[in-house]
Amino acid sequence: MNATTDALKETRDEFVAQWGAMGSQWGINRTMAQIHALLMTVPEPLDTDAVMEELEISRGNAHTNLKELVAWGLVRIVVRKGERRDFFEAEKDVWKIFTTVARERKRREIDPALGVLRKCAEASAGIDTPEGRAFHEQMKQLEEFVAFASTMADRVAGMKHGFALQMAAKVFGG
Amino acid sequence: MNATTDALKETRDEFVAQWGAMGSQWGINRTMAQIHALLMTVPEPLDTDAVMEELEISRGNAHTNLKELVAWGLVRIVVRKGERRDFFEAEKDVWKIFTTVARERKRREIDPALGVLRKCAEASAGIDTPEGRAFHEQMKQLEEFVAFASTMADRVAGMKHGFALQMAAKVFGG
DNA sequence: CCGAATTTTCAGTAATATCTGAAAACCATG
DNA sequence: CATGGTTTTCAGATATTACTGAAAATTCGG
Repeated sequence: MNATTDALKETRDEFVAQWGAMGSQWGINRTMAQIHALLMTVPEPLDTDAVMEELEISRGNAHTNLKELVAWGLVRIVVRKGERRDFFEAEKDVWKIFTTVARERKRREIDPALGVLRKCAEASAGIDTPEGRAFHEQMKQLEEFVAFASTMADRVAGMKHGFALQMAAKVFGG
Repeated sequence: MNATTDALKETRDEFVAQWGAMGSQWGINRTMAQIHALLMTVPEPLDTDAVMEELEISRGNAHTNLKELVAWGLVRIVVRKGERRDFFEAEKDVWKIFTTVARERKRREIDPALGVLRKCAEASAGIDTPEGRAFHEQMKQLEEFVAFASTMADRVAGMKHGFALQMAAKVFGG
């Protein structure tokens, strides 16, 4: 354990901690974000015990959050011949991470919102009072916009990284 | 209080409740999202007591979250001549809501993340081991991507709605 | 400057989300 | 089919976040 290794450890800890804090400011739980940060910055897959040790968390916690990361598609289980336990490896390509998160958040957040808006727009269609008309109008506006956002999310998530950059340059002149 | 008015009340309550649930799945607190939903779907500005009554929450809670919404730029205080107390009115234009939220989230989430990544990339620049190189490389990749996202967010948030639609149509053929 | 209306703050409480640790289930191997 | 390694589950403990209610501060008309 020399000075160079210590410096790396320290910087990684900093990154893991900050990434965890960011995550929890989002709807993502701290530990999940921390595990993701850790796995992203490590050259080899880790097993559950390594994650537990590095982050000083319990087995149950490590297990739950690793499973959740796998469910999100951000982490893969890798099996090593001769080894009985699972190892975990994070997707490291930033564009893939982005599209995965975009797809997942769309599914979990945008699509349900759209459902609510459609239902409320429909339920308020016939209410012929100033309040009713205002409400219905607002629901329609929101529904239209969220549907648009949904489509955009799909399209962007389906792009290849190079294409996205090209498009951005073309549209924005950057 | 006739049947039509009841139906509206019920549908609005549904919307408020669901929007609150969505918000809390994000990093936004339930009450703040509910107040926003309420104010968006009401034709006239409301005072604090009206919000308290409608959502059955305490004065302190109403106050805190109204202030927070004002800080986000999603709600305005309106003063009525002859009235001493404040009334609150939500921005109703969906595109303006979107750009406001985009700007605010960029400021609160993307920009700090960029700071962390820059710091970690720099701190790891000279660590010449396989682990160190992998870490540094990942930090650089993330930094580059987040910087790109930051620029995109600014550009999109600066667009007019019509222009955004036009652009989307052009790029995606929708 | 007084008093009423209103806003703001915040200590204490309540609600929610997360984590632990240990037991149970699982599973490959001899 | 018994054993030991490993994963999975989950009830209870802990930590975090949000809310209440009441007191304090502010504002304004007179």
